[in-house]
Amino acid sequence: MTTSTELAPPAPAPLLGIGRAARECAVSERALRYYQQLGLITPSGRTPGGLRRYSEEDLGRVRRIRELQTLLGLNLDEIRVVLDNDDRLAKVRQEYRSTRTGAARRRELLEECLAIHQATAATIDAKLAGLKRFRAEVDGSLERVRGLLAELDSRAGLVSR
Amino acid sequence: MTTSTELAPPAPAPLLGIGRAARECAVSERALRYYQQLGLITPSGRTPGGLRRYSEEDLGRVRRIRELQTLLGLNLDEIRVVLDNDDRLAKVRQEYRSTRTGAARRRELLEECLAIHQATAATIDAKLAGLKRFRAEVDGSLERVRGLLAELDSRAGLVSR
DNA sequence: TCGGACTCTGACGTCAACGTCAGAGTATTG
DNA sequence: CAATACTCTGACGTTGACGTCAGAGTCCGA
Repeated sequence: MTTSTELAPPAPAPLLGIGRAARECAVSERALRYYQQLGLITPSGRTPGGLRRYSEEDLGRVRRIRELQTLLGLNLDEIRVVLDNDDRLAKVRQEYRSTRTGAARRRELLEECLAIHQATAATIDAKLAGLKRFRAEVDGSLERVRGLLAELDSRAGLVSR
Repeated sequence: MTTSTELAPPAPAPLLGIGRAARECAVSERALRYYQQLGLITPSGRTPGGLRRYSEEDLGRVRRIRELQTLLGLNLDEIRVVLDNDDRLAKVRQEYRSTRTGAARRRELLEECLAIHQATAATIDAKLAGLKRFRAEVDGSLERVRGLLAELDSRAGLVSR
């Protein structure tokens, strides 16, 4: 007789307890519960006894939250919007893939994706522009200083000759 | 007899009250007092009665604070460090310009500037790298969607023919 | 089946970055 | 020189994003 693992499709998807999950995402257990409280994530399972079990996808979502916090400086309210967009995109993808979705509807769905992604891109570009300006300023200073140093070098060369 | 304004060097530098200053920088009066309390800024003047007077340079400093908050996501403690660097750079520039500063000392000063600017650049580049990665992801999605849309268009063209 | 490790749900605490308000003083304008 | 607008210094309040702790329950390997 074959074992059940031989019959299982690809992998059994090992759900993690909150402790492992937290370490994996470099956040606290409290943070995970807090995010859940705000409706940002929901562990994809619970044990019969009520312990949270996180899937790899859940972890991705958590990592996403942290990125949005640290990179874009969004607060959890704004992040909720982004995650809602993510969910919407997933649903759209699903419907798009369905064989009984006609071309017209598909176009609609694609347009929606386009709009969402463009909005995201705009948000990022705004931050990016500010940062680049910032960086350019520093680079200017850097070049000026380098120029002066080079000048000093050449002058020293002349004098020592 | 000539008026005093005719004798004044270039401009009388119109110091602003805290209300104007706050509006000008798009922050609250409370924030200005708070920043001062933390030692981040000091209004360059006070009226005889004790009212704060802000110079244009002061405003620049405040705007800098806001930029560092919103663009780099620094907290006020970290911002203090940056502002200290700014002050140090100003002092260095001053000494550099002095006629009684020798070439060797000038090189030292320039090296110091270089180090400071490079550190700043590194900080910015870190954030920038993250953001660019982020942006690239979105751009990837965007391209995929555009590709699918184009495909849909061409197919529609064929069918209608 | 039992002991140690892990997790649960409240509930209160904390910290940064201000918001707000009172009561008193200051500047300005007609 | 009075009315009006602004500003001062405390001091307490608020908000977001968790930290921390207690008391109880759950899981798992020996």
